[in-house]
Formats: sequence, structure tokens, C-alpha cells
Amino acid sequence: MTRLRADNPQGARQALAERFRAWSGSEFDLSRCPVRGVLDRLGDKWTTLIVIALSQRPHRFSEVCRAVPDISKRMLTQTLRDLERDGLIARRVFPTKPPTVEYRLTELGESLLEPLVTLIAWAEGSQTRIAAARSAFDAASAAA
Amino acid sequence: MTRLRADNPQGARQALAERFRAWSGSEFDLSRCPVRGVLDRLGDKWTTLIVIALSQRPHRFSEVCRAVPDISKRMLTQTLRDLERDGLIARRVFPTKPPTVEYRLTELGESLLEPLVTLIAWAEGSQTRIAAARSAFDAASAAA
DNA sequence: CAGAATCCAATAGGATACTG
DNA sequence: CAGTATCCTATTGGATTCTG
Repeated sequence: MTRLRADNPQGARQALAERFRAWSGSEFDLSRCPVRGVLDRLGDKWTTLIVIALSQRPHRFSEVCRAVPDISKRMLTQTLRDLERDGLIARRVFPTKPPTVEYRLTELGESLLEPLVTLIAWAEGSQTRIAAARSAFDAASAAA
Repeated sequence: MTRLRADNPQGARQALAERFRAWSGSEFDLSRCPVRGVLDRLGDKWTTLIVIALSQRPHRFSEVCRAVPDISKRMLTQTLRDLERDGLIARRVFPTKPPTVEYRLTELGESLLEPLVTLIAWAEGSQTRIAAARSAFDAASAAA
């Protein structure tokens, strides 16, 4: 099995082709697609912002809460737990009073930063064209 | 403003730092964060699978429907429209009878393949460790 | 074939109040 | 401080039916 490589523009399509054929084989099971799980997590409302915050340095619970605008404690707790469960962040409790809890990226979590930056770079570089496409599409829809 | 670069492992954190500071500036508005919109779209249930399917060649509506397992026509229509609105795919109608509609990636859509492959490569490379982390976490939770 | 329209169930997620 | 618990609403998305 060829290792996926993204350092070659032309290779992207073919890398995907191979992956796609593997996934599309008989008895395709979505739950066995590793990308699915990752993208589902990254796509949720808060994961990315939390990972970015923690990429700078470890944060305490309330620090993350302040760093990520508008997140509720409920969702923060839940997202942190999911990330911890996936091994992307580590939770450390200091037996102080009142309690101190620190969250930091694990090595695995750090390894996500690179693909994340790649995606962010694409998003930033494409946002103008996306916005233009939206305007054009909406204008065409309205005209119809 | 520094251009984001992901070709340097150590640079990822600093690239994020700069981006994060920019976003966290006064009057941070989530809707103005370009990554948010992109990740929201990529994170939804079907976008990635559709983009991957179309990366191989143009597809007709029903071809996509067969290529992407278990998607309903409703969600297929909706996701295709969203992608078209964002300028990632192009929709072309042939006035045959019955109608033929072809979807293909635009140049902008093709440019997404590379960051996508980067992410997929990470997901595939990390899935074992993620699964292990989950097992460990769940075992620890059950023990408590 | 390529959808649009409608209905309905499940989930996500915010607000608030409480706890060790 | 660092959560947990409860309630409640909005969005997601599947199933089904209808149409040009």
C-alpha cells in the first residue's frame, strides 16, 4: 500500500483514488473510515479553536474558556473530554484548593498542527474566491 | 503578514500563534474566521466523501449517489448545492431527456485536494494511536 | 433522471443553576 | 476553580412522496 503523500500536487488525486477504491471495496463500512472520525471531530464547533489555543501553551480550564470566545462551560468540558479520549490532549489535575486542572497537547495532538495549518492556509488563501463565488451564486439565485 | 507555511514542523505552532492573535484581537467575530466556515463544511457528514468522489472524474447526480454510500438524495442535493455555492464544484445541465446533470470540481475545488490529502494522511497514520487512546480512556473510565 | 417538498426523529448545543 | 446536572430550543438529517 502506497503511503499517502501530499507534497506533490499531481499526486493528490491519485492518492485519493487509491484510498477511495480501498474504502469503496465490498462491504464498505463508514465507521471504518478513519478520515470520517477525524473530520467529524475537527468539524465540530469548538475542537479547532481549542487545539489552536492549546498549541500555544498549556491552559487551565478557565483559560481555555476565556481564550475561546463564546464557548459555554458545557461544550468546553465535553470537547475537552473528547479530545482527551482521542489522546490529542492530556489532562492533569493538581491537588490544590481550589483545584487546578491543566490541559496540554500530547505529542499526537502536536502532530495534528501541521495538517491543520495546511488547511488553514488553504482557507485563508481561498476565502476571497469563496466569498466571490457565494455572491455570484446568490445573485444568480435571486435573479431566477 | 506572514504567509502560512506548513512545510516546517516547528513553524506550525508559530504560524498558528500569529493567526490566533489576529483572531483574538478585540471584537473577535467568529463569522469572520475563514477557517471556521471551511471546517464546518468539511466536517459535515458528506462533503469530504463527495469531494473525493469528484476528484476522480466528473459524476452525474445518481453516480455520486451510488459512489457515496448511504447518502440520501436530500442530503446529496443539499451538499452539492453548498459546494457549488462556495465555488468548489460546478454544475452543468445537459438538455437531454431525461435530464443529465454533471458535477465536477472547479479549479478551486481541486486546490482543496492537497490539504485534504494531508489531513487524510494524518488520520490514517494516527488512527492506531487514536484507537489505543480511546480504549485506554474507556477502560480507565469504567474502572472509576 | 434529477431533484423539490413535507414530515419527523435524533442530536447538538445554549442558558441556568448547583457542587466539591 | 472546575466542573455537573437539568432544561429547552434549533439544527441535522433520514424517510417518503411528488414532479418536470
